[in-house]
Amino acid sequence: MTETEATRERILDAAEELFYGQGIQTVGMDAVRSASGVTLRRLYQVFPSKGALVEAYLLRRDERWRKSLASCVEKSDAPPAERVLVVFDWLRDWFTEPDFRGCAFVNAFGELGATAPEVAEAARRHKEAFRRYLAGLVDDAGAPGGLATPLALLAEGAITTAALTGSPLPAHAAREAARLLLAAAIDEDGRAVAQAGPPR
Amino acid sequence: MTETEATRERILDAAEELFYGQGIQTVGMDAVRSASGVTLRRLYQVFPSKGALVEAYLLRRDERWRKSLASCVEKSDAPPAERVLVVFDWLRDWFTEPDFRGCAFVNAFGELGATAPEVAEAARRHKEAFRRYLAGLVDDAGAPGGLATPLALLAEGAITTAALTGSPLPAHAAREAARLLLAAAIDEDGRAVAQAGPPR
DNA sequence: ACGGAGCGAGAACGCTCGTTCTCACTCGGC
DNA sequence: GCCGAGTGAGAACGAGCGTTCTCGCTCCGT
Repeated sequence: MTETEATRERILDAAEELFYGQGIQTVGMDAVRSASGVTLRRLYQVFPSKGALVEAYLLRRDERWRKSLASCVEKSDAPPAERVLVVFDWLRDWFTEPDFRGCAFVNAFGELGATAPEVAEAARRHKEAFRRYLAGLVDDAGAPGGLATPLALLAEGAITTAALTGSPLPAHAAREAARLLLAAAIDEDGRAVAQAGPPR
Repeated sequence: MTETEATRERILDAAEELFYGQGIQTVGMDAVRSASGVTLRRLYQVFPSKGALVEAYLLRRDERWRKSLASCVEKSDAPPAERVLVVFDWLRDWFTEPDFRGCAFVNAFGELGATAPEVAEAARRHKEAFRRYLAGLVDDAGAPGGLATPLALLAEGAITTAALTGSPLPAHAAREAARLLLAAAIDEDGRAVAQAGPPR
């Protein structure tokens, strides 16, 4: 049992690096096979089709990504009011990773969202989970819940822009904008912020 | 001369609808051919390769998109201080178009950015042009130039989020956040905003 | 009237992809 | 010791891709 689990991980490791780094359609099953050092038959034994492998790739990446973010925020000793900003610091760190290439889900959606509903659904779920996590932090900070969506938009924009420009600076700009929004919301409390739009 | 120009446009019309709607790799040259009603030989006469067609598609879309935005802002009778916000109204309108599927350049980048440098370059140029346009509006509004980048991030995040969720609401949330940022920047003027990050 | 350049329609080519099959071999239970 | 189930390595298959070629035909200058 742990044997097939190990090969499963090896396959997913290889698939993640290839799919994320080069795009899903660009990478053939044979590339996954040779990168994972597994035989083609075993590959199809564990994942009965490329679609299944793609789904597993996205699922695992979603969990990894969110766990990494959460544990970073948890480890930080920032007061609750500033924990939201730690998210943007974490983004900056992510952006500076050498193989950063934007959001795997946005990329997958652009590539396959129109033809593969499961991919579109996985992307939606990922973004929705992130937004909810952000909403929790906003709530802990005592800020109005309506802030979660604009903060998510800033993060989203930063991810895409960092990918396109190859620079981590968008994380900084997004962080400062987030700080301003939080400050404005807490200062004037419920007033200006009640107009900041419905939860979504 | 105008004859080949007309077929060129017909090809590009078909290519744009297909590439944007389904993704670039998904759409074969044969699909472009039959959608444009042009013979395969003519297609390759006008665009010597699929890569050339993709480049032309992105170039024309960039021009169209920016021209549409600019003419919308120009036509609006909003005072300079609020013209920036018109951008987000225009985004909302775009998001509600029935075949809206996010930013063509972000999608193309996710699909081909890692393997096709021209695509990556086109996406970069498109985003940079948008950011510069926004910077012009920010300047006209008398707001500090450092605002252009966070506003661009909001717009970018709204585009992606609207595509994923299929809802135009992110445009509204981004607009309100932009309004708050502008108000905060103009109120406190150069103070809080000088920290809003370098131009990029 | 005629020769040839250009055209439309689609077959053809070479390649790659996702997936399956072959086949020699290994190895654990009777 | 042996049989059969399962393995590894890779060939094979059918489909689809981007691109080019073939082949009648048309149409224009002389």
